[in-house]
Amino acid sequence: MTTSAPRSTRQRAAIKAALDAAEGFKSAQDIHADLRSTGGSVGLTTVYRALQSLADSGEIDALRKDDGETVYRQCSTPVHHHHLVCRVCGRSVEVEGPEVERWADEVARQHGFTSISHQVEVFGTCPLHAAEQVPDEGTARGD
Amino acid sequence: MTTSAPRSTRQRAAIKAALDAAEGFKSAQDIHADLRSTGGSVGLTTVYRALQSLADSGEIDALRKDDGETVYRQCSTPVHHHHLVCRVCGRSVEVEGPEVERWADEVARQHGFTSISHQVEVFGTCPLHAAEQVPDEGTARGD
DNA sequence: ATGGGTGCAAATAATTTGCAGGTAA
DNA sequence: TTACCTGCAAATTATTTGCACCCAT
Repeated sequence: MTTSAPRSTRQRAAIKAALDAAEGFKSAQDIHADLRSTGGSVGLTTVYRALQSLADSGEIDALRKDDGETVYRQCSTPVHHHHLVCRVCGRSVEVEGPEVERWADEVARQHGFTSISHQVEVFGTCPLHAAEQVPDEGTARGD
Repeated sequence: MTTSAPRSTRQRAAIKAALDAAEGFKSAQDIHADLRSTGGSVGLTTVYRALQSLADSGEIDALRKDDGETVYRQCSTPVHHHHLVCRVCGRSVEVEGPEVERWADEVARQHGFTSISHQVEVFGTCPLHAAEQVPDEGTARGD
């Protein structure tokens, strides 16, 4: 097993391209719909599998939204960072948080925990959508 | 609407009790199974609804695991805090992180985001299970 | 040629919802 | 009594898997 790299196929390329063109985070379902509308047809299953493998190899970043959907994004920085995501448009900003990393490490160590990992996401409404807040559920249906 | 409080029923009490007795986080399914084994029978639907309303009113804390399951826990502190969760036994420790709150607020403000909220969880292996690490998926099946 | 990649359909799984009947207030 | 609560079953939704077929290597 010499770190076998996945075969390069039309689908895989299309998926990476779609993710690349995306402004913010996209779910597998989003990518799939995106691809269909663009003409190229890729199976949902394939999208899930490709996204998964890309996330595994670290090429893209995955995060689970509050509602349970897993979204992916092509990150510009390969270094560890977190995201500031707009609840309305989904657009995201990559942010660093050295103090957060330090804090997580600290509290974990304090309690004797090892193999630490953390999950940090900040959600909010970006300046472009300050007006159309997200009441709760249902109002934000702009497709 | 005078902040109508939910009616106190046998089921609701049982659910709160089960959650209270729990060491770490429990999913709706867990609570349901727990209740069934204890004799008291409560419908799965009811468990979901009760847990949801309890979380809404802030009486319990909810968090979504990496695998997508939502777990709940009776928190000892009503103030905002985060959790340090053991990947092996699920036991959790409540931790505070003023610097994290500050950081989240800061980066959000810097980018003009409003209505900020954040999701911060730290995972690791507690000292009692440092040996039985979680390889990846499947080894931890201690019921 | 061959084995990994693909995709359809069916299988899972967690959670939600419709609706009839029970019960706390 | 009455509105809210309960719970069963069916519906949803996101994601996974079986399996036959196709293509990059």
